Amino acid sequence: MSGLRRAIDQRLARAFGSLGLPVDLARATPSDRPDLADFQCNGALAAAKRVGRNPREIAAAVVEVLGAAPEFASVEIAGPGFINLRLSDAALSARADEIAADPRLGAGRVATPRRILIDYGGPNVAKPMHVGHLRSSIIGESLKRIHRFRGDTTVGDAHFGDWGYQMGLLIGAAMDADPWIQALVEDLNTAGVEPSPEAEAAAFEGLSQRISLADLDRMYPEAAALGKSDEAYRNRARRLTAALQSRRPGCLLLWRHFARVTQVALARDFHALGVDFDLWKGESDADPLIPEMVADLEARGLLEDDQGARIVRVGYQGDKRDLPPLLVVSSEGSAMYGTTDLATILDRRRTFDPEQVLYVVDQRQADHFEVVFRAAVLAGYAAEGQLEHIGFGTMNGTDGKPFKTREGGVLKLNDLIEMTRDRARERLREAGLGAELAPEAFEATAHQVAVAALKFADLSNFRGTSYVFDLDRFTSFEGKTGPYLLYQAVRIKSVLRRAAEQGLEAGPIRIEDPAERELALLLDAFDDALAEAYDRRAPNLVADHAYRLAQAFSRFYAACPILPAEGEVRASRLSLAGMVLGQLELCLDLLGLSAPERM
RNA sequence: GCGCCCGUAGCUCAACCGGAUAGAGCAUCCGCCUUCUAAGCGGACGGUUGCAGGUUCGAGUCCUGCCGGGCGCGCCA
Repeated sequence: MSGLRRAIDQRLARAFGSLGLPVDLARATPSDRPDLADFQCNGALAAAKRVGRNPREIAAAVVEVLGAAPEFASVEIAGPGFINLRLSDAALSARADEIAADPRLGAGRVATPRRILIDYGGPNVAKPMHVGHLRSSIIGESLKRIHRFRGDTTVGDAHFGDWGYQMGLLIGAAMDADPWIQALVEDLNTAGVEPSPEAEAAAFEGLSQRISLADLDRMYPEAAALGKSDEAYRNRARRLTAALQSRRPGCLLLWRHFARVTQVALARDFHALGVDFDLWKGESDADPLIPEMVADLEARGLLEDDQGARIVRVGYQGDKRDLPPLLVVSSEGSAMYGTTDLATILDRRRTFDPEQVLYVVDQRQADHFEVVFRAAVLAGYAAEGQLEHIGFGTMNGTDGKPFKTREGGVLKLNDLIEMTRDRARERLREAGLGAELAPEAFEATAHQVAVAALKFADLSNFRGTSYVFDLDRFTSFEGKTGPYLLYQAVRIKSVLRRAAEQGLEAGPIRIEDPAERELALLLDAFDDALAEAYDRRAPNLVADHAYRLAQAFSRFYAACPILPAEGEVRASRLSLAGMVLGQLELCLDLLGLSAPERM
């Protein structure tokens, strides 16, 4: 909780307590009416209901007790019984000085740090990332950073899609494309033993020259289309998938090449977006655990035969709906999506042993995760509430359906980034910034601006709701946008740089202008914003704080000259500017963004 | 059919445990660069929170029904 709120709540609690009122209602919130107050307490209204007394009388009694406290400039009753609290300038500036002296700028930590694993991104081998991957990646990355900053130990896992039917398709397509590959795979499969290290190195060398990521990008859609239309082709892909999963050496080697090539390229693309995973565990890592898991489920009496498949029923008494069972083994004897997810839970327990796992996955999979989580609890693999699905809405087109390009295809993530970067370059040149920057710096800035525009446009929406993707809005740099935040940060850096050149130093805070008051209150609200973002797993609250802070700073900048001021006023304003920059950069970092030095 | 989510300004989105006058951005219009970066600042315009009931001192928020939209419902992942 923010420092000011904690102090106010203590005052309120003492007042409520001394009057025999329920202390849990003694809480202040930022005022809805900044023209009347800084904070308000609605507790008198709630208390009135509970103890059966007139709310205004209660409020009057509280005000009477509170009025003497030195930190308040005024304490008043309004409306049906709101208690309006206005802080003294002295109390505000004292709090601002505390924040200035705090390396974390007022941001607290969780009381009991936990080990959290965050499963997000979900890229697949050989499938280029499209705009649909943007949300999971950047929401997950932001949540990881928020948890880490609040004190948790976090691990971000890409949960690489590397083990399904698409691998059989690709293996077949690669063999068709090149006789050398076909011979390699078939010989190894026939031999039935793993190649020597030397032979393996040679094989990878040959594969590297023959199959690049670009080849995979091209091959996969073709193979997928053939798989749909041609039954024989589909059956071969199924056989190859089964061969891979039974670890035939040829298939395994080719698969490892695919995975390696894809991972390197994906990690680079993710990094360009400010998304970095600690782990690249894949579905393949959970696969070896499946046989013993099935045996264990069997031993626990959870497995049932149903229509030739083996299932776990997860319905509870009193369920409002019929959840489907978890399909563990299909009638063909293969593991399913949910089987892998369940085995992954076991794998994670044996390695990182997380106290909580967050799955940052499309909202549409809510039922699937409900089934998997229930099965995990039934089997004793996880505790109730330990696994949490963080669903997010889809990115829709203007027709209200998941976004497609005009041609009807999916928009590749890299194309979107490139388009945005083009606009950023254009805009930088218009502003006359190309000249003074070296080409690399110019390009780096254009990239930072583009990424800020894209990510902020997404992260400023609450994750749970779907939103309409509008290219113009995503590539816009004015108003409530990422580039606006970068711009404010850069402006502050510029001022602070000049101040340093002139040997000017920051000093104690003096609250004189309304713009300074507004800034001080917002700086104090930082911790509340972070705590709320953490509790609700909602990065948009961090985005919102950053935006409000930037906006308040911009007003302050217009109203209160910093460098042209003198003495203690200038020192105070430099300190305010420094704190704003600090919080702004922390927020940007929590959103996976960064500001350049100049723009 | 069953279930989940959504419906807020012309458009895109916010709104902390139910609180006062529902907020931003974009778009439109009017001002402001002879002080630190105008990607900025100020102002104007814009609302029966889908509809109808209910609970409450108080409802965008909770409950019920209806209308409209999206999504999910065993052998894809």
